[in-house]
Amino acid sequence: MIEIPKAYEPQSVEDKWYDFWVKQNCFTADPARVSEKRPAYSIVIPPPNVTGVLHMGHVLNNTIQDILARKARMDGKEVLWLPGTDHAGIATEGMVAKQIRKEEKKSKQDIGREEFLKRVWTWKEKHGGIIIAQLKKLGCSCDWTRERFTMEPDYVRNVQRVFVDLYKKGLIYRGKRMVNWCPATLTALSDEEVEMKPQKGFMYHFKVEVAKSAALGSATVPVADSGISPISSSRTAIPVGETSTGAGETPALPGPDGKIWLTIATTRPETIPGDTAVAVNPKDARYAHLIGKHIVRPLPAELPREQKLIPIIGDEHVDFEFGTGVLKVTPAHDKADFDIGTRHKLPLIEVINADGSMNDLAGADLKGLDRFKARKVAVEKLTELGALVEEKPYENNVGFSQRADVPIEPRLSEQWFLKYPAVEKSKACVEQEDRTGLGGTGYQPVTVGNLPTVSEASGRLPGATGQWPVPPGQKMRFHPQRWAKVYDHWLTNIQDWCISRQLWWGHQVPVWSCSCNSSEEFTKAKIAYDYLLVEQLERADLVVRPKGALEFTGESVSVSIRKIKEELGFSSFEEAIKEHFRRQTEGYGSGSLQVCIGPDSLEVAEKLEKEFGFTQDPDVLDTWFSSWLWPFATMGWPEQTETLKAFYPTTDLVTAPEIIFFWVARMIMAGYEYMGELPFRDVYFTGIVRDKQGRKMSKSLGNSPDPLELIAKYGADAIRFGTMRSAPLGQDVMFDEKDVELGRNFCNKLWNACRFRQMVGSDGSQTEGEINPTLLTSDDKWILLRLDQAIREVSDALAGYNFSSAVQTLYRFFWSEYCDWYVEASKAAMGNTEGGTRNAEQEKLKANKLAVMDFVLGHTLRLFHPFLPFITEELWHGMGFNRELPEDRGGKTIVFATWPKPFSEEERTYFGLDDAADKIASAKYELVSLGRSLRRELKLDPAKKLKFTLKPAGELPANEVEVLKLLLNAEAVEIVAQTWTPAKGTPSASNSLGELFLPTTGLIDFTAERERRAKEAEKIRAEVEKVRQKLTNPSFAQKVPAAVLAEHQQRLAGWETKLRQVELSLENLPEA
RNA sequence: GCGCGCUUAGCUCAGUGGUAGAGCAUUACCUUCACACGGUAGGGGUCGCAGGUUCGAAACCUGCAGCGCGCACCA
Repeated sequence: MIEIPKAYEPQSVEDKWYDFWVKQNCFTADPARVSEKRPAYSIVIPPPNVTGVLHMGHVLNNTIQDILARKARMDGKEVLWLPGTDHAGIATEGMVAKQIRKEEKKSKQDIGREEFLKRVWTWKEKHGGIIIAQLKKLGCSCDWTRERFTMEPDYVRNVQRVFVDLYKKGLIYRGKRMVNWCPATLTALSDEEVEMKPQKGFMYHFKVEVAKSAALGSATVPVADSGISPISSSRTAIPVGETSTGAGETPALPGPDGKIWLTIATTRPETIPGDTAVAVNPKDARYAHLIGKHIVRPLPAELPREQKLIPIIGDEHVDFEFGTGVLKVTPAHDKADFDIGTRHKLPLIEVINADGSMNDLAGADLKGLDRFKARKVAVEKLTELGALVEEKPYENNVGFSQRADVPIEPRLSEQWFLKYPAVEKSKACVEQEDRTGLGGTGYQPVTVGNLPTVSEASGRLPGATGQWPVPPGQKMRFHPQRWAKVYDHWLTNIQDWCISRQLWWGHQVPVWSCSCNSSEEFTKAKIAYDYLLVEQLERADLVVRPKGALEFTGESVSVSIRKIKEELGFSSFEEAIKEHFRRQTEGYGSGSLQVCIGPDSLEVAEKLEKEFGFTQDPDVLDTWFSSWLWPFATMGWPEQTETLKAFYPTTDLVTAPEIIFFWVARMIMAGYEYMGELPFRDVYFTGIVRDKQGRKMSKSLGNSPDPLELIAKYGADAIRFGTMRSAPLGQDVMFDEKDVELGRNFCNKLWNACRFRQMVGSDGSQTEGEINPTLLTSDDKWILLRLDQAIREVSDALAGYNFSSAVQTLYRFFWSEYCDWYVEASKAAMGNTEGGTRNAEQEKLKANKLAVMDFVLGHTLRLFHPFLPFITEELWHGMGFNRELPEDRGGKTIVFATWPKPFSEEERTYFGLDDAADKIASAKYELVSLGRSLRRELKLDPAKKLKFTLKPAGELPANEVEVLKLLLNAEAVEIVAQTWTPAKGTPSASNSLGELFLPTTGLIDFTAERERRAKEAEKIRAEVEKVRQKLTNPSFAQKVPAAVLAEHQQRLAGWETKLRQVELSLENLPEA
């Protein structure tokens, strides 16, 4: 550190040290080094989108992980922070498709699957490194030698392996279901990817005519008699007025025209052509008698009346208080309606295409229109027909595609579903809040208070990596714990996971099948089946599943017949036998072979494609279907690698609560299913980063600052510090650029404090000299005690994942305690003495003080390192604190310097860190503040150096007086004897150290002084009154603990003394 | 509708039974040889509201209100 710039310049420092760390393999984890003495600590990064860019959420999240990882290194652990990226199916595919559309005016279909995927890989090569480079800028200490990607070959094989396994276990199945369809990206989505948003729209009421029974043609759909349970049927017989609900006073009866009209409420009139029934609640007295009759569906208008007769059915699902109590049922376009349709075996009429446009069945008026345009037209049409009764503004919740931000279209389609594995275990393993405090399991939740103290923490935490398997009853903990409840709730109501996506970029479903549309194909399939049955004997990752007609070719005739009978509900075997033979001979068309093939049997797939005309399922898997394997799939699984053995299960997971279902819960299930163990022990959920108005940061709002710009402007340490400081435990983060500015200022303060140390000790010989306890002043002891306190607080805060609290302690300690008081006070021993030369004793005191400074700064840099990695490394070397340390303990880099420990009892005794010294220094600083206030309030010329007089309460060494003089910016502090009395009206202030006078003959504004003291007296009187009132309360003295009573009495005495002094000085004040 | 969280100084937040705090912002002053990305001093709060428990409540209990977030098939 030769030329020390006046201000810290992060730009010149950060890249230099990052390169150094990487070149020196500081972040590379070595499983061979893990031992009893050097436990493993691991985190897997929540993989960011490979083509994404860093945003404030990443900054928050990764700074926390880096703090944990760096702290663990300093604790002497072998640390693996495993980085990587996620292929992000929909997002990446969307970006590439958009680019192609823009640049070549082509769709992805135009260029074809193979070519498209090539383009995605090119895109990935180009943009994939961006976010990784950005994480490096932030200072993240990831093990880059282990960087992983969810689409790399090994990972792909793992995804396939898991798919085959779950398929084999019967947990993965293909089914025709109502799914959340995104008309923009043309794919199905899982329930988790749908976001409910309140939407302003209209509720339309339209009337339909109930057809007379005679009008019923044979073409109409019969009402399934299973639709109404006997109970509800009997309920319909209850006379009006006796229904317990009291709803529906009057049954709907024919009007003057002899017709019965029903009014139906809907928000989606465009789906009317898809209605196949209207439903009423069988308990609803208004309508129950109409069940079994039909209504005339108004749309499509051009259809003849008899083709638009749909039944009125009774279904408990209908809420008769909502709308009109009559529900139109569109089984093909609504989840609830689909269920009703299933219950009543209603036909399905699809009227909307995959892209959200209306098809031919929607009728001539709507055909080809977009669904929203169609809504308007449908309303116009209803109006024209005289069917529209009412149209009123209405707000309801509409599901939106999280990615494309367009309303979801519930749509019937064939998809792959997963029944989640290990649900019960996953549910049980997370510690739930114990409100009773009884702890039924016998397990004591480990809170911050129960964690080992700092000195113990250099060893292993209970249950940390290296102590697996976890003893029974020990659980995973969420921080803040309330998320455990959210997690539990989701698992309790868990639905099968729709894992297929109609995309190209991703893990293609490893299932092959053949078509059987002709007898030749059918025969071929039968041959293929025989071949596969043989292959299956030898291969663990090959599963053949015959469907339809082929299902029975491999079974005995009797099994087949029994199955058919069951499936089709035949009452006798006779019909089943007929069906069996029909299928055997002409069953093709309904048959197929589903073959699920793992990574080790791909040659079978090849053969199937070539020789039997099989094709692979075109769908890809949900991105989360690869992410949920992340903790172990990144460590070499399924091999029992050294990495996996040493670092799995991981120690901490840091992630956003938004992906608790998407990712965390699923990783836990996968962990149990494939590793037989939890994937991590503690999960820390960050807050959501919001702008200062409390709005979520988003691209569309443009309220998200670019972290890279902030880093360029303020430095990486600054953004880390600022973010951590404003991120309270478990709350959202209100981000303000001011926070980063504050971080920069802090770094600058740290820089300059070190610079000061360099300047006062420029002879360079005293670096980390031994501290001589006999030469320690009260200031020295005071700062050592404050440091000790800071170490405890920061260590505890980190153990409890309370990052903002840790940072606040550091801020207070360094800025207020070290810089404002200790450094200022130390100047008394540093500066040029007015007499010119310094004697030998002064030199000794100064040298000792420099040793104390080095001790404190050395500890401070280490305390700060996890938060401010760059500046601490720069100063660590610049100050030479690394010089005498072993290579692997801070000699080479602060990364491996040991985490500071609080003083032991022996050290306290050795340095003489007792209460007395602490109290003297504290009182001294307090008196300084009082003295400064005095001169300020007396409105004295600030430029003028003043003489103070001090009447000490006890013995006061000369060096303490020197400090007082300096801090008071006084010309002199004269010490006077107890017998000394000030001139009448001398302004004064006092505390336990003594009485401080400001003899200011002729200078003083007595009116101001009188005012000041009167005000002070009033304040004190109020305090006295407050305490006195408490003490005079008879029950107070009786019931309060002795210590509290004594404390109050002492307090009262203190205030009373103070009051007397002030009153006296007020009396002494001469008239103005 | 159910669940969760929040409400303390202008702002962001600490504070889980015993004297209401921090940082920022603000006001005044200071360019004193580490730092103006700085220093010194000051002003500023019926702790959302109403009850209750207690000698004592910002904190514990009950209710209410406002804000935010999840979950839920209400057309």
